Amino acid sequence: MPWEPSNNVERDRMDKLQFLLDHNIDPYPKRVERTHSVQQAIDLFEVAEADSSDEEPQTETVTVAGRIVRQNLKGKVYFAHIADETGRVQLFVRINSVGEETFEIIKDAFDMGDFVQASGPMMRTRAGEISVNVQEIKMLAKSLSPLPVIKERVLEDGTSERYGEFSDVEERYRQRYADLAVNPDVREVFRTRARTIRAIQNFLDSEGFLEVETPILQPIYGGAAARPFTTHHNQLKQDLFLRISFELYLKRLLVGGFDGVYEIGRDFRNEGVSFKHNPEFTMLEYYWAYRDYNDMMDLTERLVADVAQRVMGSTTVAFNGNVVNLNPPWRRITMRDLIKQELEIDYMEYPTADSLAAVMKDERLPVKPDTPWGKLVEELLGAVENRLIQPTFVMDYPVDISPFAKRTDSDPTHVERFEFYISGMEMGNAFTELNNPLQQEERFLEMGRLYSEEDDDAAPIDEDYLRAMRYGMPPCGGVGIGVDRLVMLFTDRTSIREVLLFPHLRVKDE
RNA sequence: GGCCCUGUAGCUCAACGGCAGAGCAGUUGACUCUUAAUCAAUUGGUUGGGGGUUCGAAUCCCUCCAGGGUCACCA
Repeated sequence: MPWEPSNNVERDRMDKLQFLLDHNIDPYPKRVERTHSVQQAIDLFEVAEADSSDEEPQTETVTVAGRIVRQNLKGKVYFAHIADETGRVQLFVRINSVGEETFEIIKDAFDMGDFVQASGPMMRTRAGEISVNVQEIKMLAKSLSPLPVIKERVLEDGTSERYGEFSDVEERYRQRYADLAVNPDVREVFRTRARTIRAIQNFLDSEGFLEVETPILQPIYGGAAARPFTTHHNQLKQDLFLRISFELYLKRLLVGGFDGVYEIGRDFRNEGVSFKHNPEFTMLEYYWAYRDYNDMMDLTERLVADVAQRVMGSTTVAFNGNVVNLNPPWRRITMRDLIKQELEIDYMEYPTADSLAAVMKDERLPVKPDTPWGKLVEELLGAVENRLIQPTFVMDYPVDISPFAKRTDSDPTHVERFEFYISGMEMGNAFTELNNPLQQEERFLEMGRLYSEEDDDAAPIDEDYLRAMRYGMPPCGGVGIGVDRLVMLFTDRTSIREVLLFPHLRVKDE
């Protein structure tokens, strides 16, 4: 079914489209004659004004292009603001300048949201606003559906007050293009996101890491405890998984002789959706040969502080009402001490799942039946994570939830692993990577014994990864960081959907 | 998945058992330096879908859909 107008405004705009066609005007021409961005045009005038003692400084003719974001027809003068990505500028259109015929077309067929180009010298209106003194104006793209109307008033202190808004969260996400078109602060979030990723790359590049790309479609998934999405290659008649982590591929590259590698890309986890979980999300993982998790803590706190400095111009950020100080060094505390401190439970005193579950029940913590000991400890951490506002490395995890990490010297039930938390959110996870192929195989088998088939922790054994490790993998540390959550922190957004251009939403029947 | 909240004009919202409204946008008219322009007139609705209660439902009940919050799940 071809589209049809569904309301008055759209019907009127279809009439206007026809009006343009009737006057032999292409409402969607191929070529644009733009000579200046909006900002360049304004700069041009300001330079001319500074250089000239004349009250009405002259500039060359400029041609600017953009979307009409305000219009105001006043008899035989038409004012409009057009916006491109560099800013907005006023068009000053007099009937005397463009002729009656063109003026009629403006009056009858130009709307908010249309893209137009306008040519003329720059000028300042009597009210003082820098404007294009329009001699020629042309439709570039007719807008048929109305964008939300947001009016803006510039206050004396230079800030602007906005009237009207497009704030319905669902519609903003479903129609992100409209959200971006009318909400400049949303555009800014995604500029910050882009700068964050670039800053991460710059930092790791300067530390000597190599950026790589590894398969998203994988015959065997692994590297994390999560349910995968499955798909199928028709011609190969092969089931494939969308990756849940990069871990096992990146470590193969250390076997191959790269000493530092990183990847920024998409992970897919077939699990619940929440304010901090999207089915696909952007992960950063980096692996460093000849280093352990202490080195990775040093590197990670430097990375986050450096990226914050480059992106936000500061290493302190305001998030959700708290001021977070990202300056190294960050607090480092073992998981055992943290839980002792916060919950007054020393889980080492309860070395079996049954005894630990019993004491957790006493403390009114939720416990599911038949939960392995390591997962119980993890749930203890979950109960306190929202208290970790300032950056905190939580160190040394139970071995049975950490199949890729080396055991600590002091305690064979624990491994050299850390997660780091900022503003109550887990931001990353890291290990001193296990590089003993025989132990790695044993850990895989152990996980298979501990967890049933349905459990997310029951990952299939990746034989090829074990083969790679048997060739010899250098001692190394590895870190994974949730990039979306980092962007949330930098932009003070409390929902991951605010930092994803097109967050996953259920399909809606129209 | 459980519980709570929300869904009314293009946008933002009101009406909460008794004629479905406002501002902005739109349309018509006036205005050759406006800027949240102003002034006058005016169009626009299956109140998310379906069912029920009632003389009468946007409003109360049931159900479905979508979203948000929270809990559970989730390295």
